[in-house]
Amino acid sequence: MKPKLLIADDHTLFNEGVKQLISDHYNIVGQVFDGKDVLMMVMVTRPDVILLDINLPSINGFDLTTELRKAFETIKIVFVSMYTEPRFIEQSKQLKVDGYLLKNSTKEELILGIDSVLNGVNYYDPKLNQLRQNLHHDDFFVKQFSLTPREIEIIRMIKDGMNTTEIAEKLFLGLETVKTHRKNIYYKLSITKSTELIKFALENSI
Amino acid sequence: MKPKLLIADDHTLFNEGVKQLISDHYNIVGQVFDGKDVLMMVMVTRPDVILLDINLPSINGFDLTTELRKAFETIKIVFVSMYTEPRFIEQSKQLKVDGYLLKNSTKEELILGIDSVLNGVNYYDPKLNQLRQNLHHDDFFVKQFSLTPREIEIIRMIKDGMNTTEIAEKLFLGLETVKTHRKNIYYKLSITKSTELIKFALENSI
DNA sequence: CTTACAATACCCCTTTCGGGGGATTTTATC
DNA sequence: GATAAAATCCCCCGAAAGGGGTATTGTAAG
Repeated sequence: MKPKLLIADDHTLFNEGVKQLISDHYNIVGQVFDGKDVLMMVMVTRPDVILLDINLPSINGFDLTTELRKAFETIKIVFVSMYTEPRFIEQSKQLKVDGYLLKNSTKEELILGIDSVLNGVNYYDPKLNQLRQNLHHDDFFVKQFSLTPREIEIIRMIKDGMNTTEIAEKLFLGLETVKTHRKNIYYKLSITKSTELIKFALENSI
Repeated sequence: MKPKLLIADDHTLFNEGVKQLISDHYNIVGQVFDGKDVLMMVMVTRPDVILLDINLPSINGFDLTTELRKAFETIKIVFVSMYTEPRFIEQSKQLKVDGYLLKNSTKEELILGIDSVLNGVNYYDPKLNQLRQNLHHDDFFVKQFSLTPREIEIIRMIKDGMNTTEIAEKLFLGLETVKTHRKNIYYKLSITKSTELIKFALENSI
């Protein structure tokens, strides 16, 4: 009897593609494309394992994990994400996510990871351990906009809701220094206000 | 004779998945996973159309398009991206990219877009033009947070980068009226600043 | 040893936000 | 026609953001 698997990813092409790739190995009991549909579908189909995208509409993978853990204790949760950010990995481990696979994995790695998790062994993609700060995602935007590491750091803090004063305190910097960084960021991104910065940060997963 | 197609995407699972999905319709002459391999592969396989990811390692889709246009005049270029940023769309149009599809498209939309491009008709995903104003979403948020239609309207305008003054002018309202709406919105959403509002709006697709 | 750039810091100034009070008018509904 | 909700408008205030400069370090590359 093949293990029952649910795919949750809003990228329809990816969702469909993965189904095609692994339907020989698993019993694909469902596909969802929106975070808000996940709990319902899990309840109905009772999968053994769920492939969960982190960046889902309505409810993100982290919040979903919390909910799933409450209601379904035995279900295995495997993140399939393009993000390699350390804070994502960290949060996943804290939430006891069973596996973390990357979207640039091969079919074989995908199956290896799922099988491992089904056997009770956590599987975090080996590539996660051997990368430094910047993968090509950051590089891409660094090249496009010439953002320095400090600037990216400050963008993240602004995105997290901190104001200039708080950022200065957290980084042990003068208020004016952070103001200067903000000005430079705005100039480089051709924007004029914080709201536009938030949009930039969220849309580019910075 | 099926059209010859090349897939360039560093997400192996996506790349493979798409191949599986459309190999009935097209002759998949190659798959590449890194920007630096694209030109060589195009030279060797001479595809009619290339599905190109924007965020590729080594060389991004924009730069690759410039190079491809120089060397291969007749090849059709279709971006397949998760990004809906206006500046990406704009840049794509400037580079005369033949098509722009989203990764959350269905198999049918993908094929429709590719066929359209092969027939000489540009195809930019319709979702790109109507990314806003989803009325069904409205109901949900009205219920969850008791936001009024006017408040949702103003949230959208703030998200679009307008400040209080500009919103007042656009809606023919007094400045104080819009300020009051803002205050009420912040109260209802339990937030304190515009950056948090942007996050709320983007994360909830308002 | 220049050159270039990142990171730090300061000044002055205006505009915008955010929070605290109100109030009045329209509109829908019962 | 009373009631409730929504939409409109006003005052005051301090904090924060934004825009224009300039300047000093440190450091990596050439």
